[in-house]
Amino acid sequence: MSLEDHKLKVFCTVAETKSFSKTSEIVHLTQPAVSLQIQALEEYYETKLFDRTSNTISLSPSGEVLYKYAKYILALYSAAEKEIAKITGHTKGNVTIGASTTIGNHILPTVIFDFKKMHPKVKMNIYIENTRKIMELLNTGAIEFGLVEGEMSKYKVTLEPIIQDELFLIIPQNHPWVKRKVVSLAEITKEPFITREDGSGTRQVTEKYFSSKGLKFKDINLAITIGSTESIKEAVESGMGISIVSKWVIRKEIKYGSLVALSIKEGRLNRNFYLVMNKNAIISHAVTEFLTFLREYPYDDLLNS
Amino acid sequence: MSLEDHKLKVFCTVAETKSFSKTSEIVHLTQPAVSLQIQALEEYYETKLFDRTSNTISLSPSGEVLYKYAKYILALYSAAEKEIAKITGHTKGNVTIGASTTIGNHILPTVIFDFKKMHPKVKMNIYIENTRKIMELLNTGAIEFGLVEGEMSKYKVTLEPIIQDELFLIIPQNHPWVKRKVVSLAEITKEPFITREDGSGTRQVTEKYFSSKGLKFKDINLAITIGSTESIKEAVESGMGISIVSKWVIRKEIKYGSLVALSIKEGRLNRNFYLVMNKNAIISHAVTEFLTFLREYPYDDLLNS
DNA sequence: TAATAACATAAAAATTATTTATAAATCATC
DNA sequence: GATGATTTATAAATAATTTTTATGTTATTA
Repeated sequence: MSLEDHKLKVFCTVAETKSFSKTSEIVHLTQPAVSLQIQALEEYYETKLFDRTSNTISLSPSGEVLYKYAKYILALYSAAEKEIAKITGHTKGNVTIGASTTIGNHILPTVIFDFKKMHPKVKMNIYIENTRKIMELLNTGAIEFGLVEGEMSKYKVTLEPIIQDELFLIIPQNHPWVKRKVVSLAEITKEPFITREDGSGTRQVTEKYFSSKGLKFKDINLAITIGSTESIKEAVESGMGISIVSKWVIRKEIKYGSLVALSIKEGRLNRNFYLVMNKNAIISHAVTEFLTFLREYPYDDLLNS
Repeated sequence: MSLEDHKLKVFCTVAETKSFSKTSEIVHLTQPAVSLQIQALEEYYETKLFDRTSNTISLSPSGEVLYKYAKYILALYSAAEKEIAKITGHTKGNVTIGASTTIGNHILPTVIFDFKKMHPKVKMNIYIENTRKIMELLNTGAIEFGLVEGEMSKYKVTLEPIIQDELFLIIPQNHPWVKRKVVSLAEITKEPFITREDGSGTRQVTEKYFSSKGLKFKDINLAITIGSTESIKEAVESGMGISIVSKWVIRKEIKYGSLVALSIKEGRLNRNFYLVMNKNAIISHAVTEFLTFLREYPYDDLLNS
């Protein structure tokens, strides 16, 4: 049960998604319920708020006016909640996150577990998808913010580096290099190399690194392309080749020794994970608290635990 | 069915009246309903909004915060409605007026009749009370604005002269002065004089006029004091004495000749009727429209009709 | 023209708000 | 301090609203 004006929330979502049915998914109602909410508003103001004549829905002049005020009103509800929560110390509500694979599978579970210890009443919802899908979810309003690998500069969102990452070369425990700490790119090119599919954030950053060192991706001895990092780890473990993956996905394997991580002589392979949000987003108190928690989280401890 | 957030409206009214039961009257709910609304808010924010320990209710710190935002939010609902109504041309809603006797009985009926012709969907509610009672109703929020005779400067309200009034001496149709246009104060003191009770706006302004002309009220030949202007007219008509009343209350009697109105030689007896409103009031579109109508109304036509 | 996708409508079900009736608490007064 | 008056709280019943399920309509696409 939320306090904010439900009708206005539904109205804004329709205005933003330009779709009654998409809205119904986002606000967790059925499509007829959305229709009725909008109809109730239209009846109250005695004016159509949307033009539904053509295929795409658009705001009427009155709708534009209402949208302007509705956003403002909803922002005030949120601000009131935030200010009261600051006084009482109670945090509750929903946090709906979209995270790309690595973050969603390897970082968020522990972070959320720790956050819930502090704020047990906050309900967390996590979508794990690839970066492009996350950006779409953000665009429609299905998630409140995203945690992604790449810098998706083409979307009109705010972008904030939030977690540091480093990629390492991984080899199986019976590989001749296991006693070494560092290998050169020249050596790597001779080994069978396993990589993620084109479009993967990990692959993108790896290619970029190679080319910055004067190496083309086709110079690599490409053994296999696999669509999942988990499978890559298994493939490397079973001796099918070597690969380059995020330090976050191999924590367990390094600990138990089934994989060995090596640095590359030519330099570190760093990248950031990013927090992405819609520029005009209304941020609830629960989300604000979670973002603060995310920004201050001791990721190094998590990595070494 | 209003759109604005009902819970916030109730909450604000409680905050302003400092009473659940008074609020229940103003918002047209029963007292338990008000209790439940406030409880729902308190449950949602997980904090008390009012201290009810002592006899007088007061806002808690969280309550203060919510009140600040609630007023803001309600003002925005109202502004949205106003802006949309400007586009669509539909005016509706409620207008709750408090008017003092003369205005309520002799001016408002026709004005409201004319207003309803333009805006048939607006519901008008009129309380007719003496000026002091009107100010109290305004203070508790029971009415949205008042139309009163006196200048109630001790209340923290906005004051705007809105209708001009003039008081005249009235005599019965068989009185020796019927052919005259003007009589002097000296002559008046010799006739039996009928007056309203102490506290009446008409009596106040008459006393003030007399004393400004160097005449004390006790110099007058006071025949009777009557609590209603209607009764005064009847008393004058039946020859019990003369009186001084507003031009607004004797329109019919002048027209049919049962009373004759004379000027006073020493000078006109003018006064204003005032529009009074709470300084922090949130004004709905319907009220805005009605006030504009009031300000632009051709009162002289009404008077001579 | 049939199939699909999106929104609208109607009746039933679920949820929420409100009232009636009553209890508990707080003051003021004797 | 008891007593009565006033104010707020609670509980069960009722009323009103919201939401869903089921179905219909319309526009678009293949």
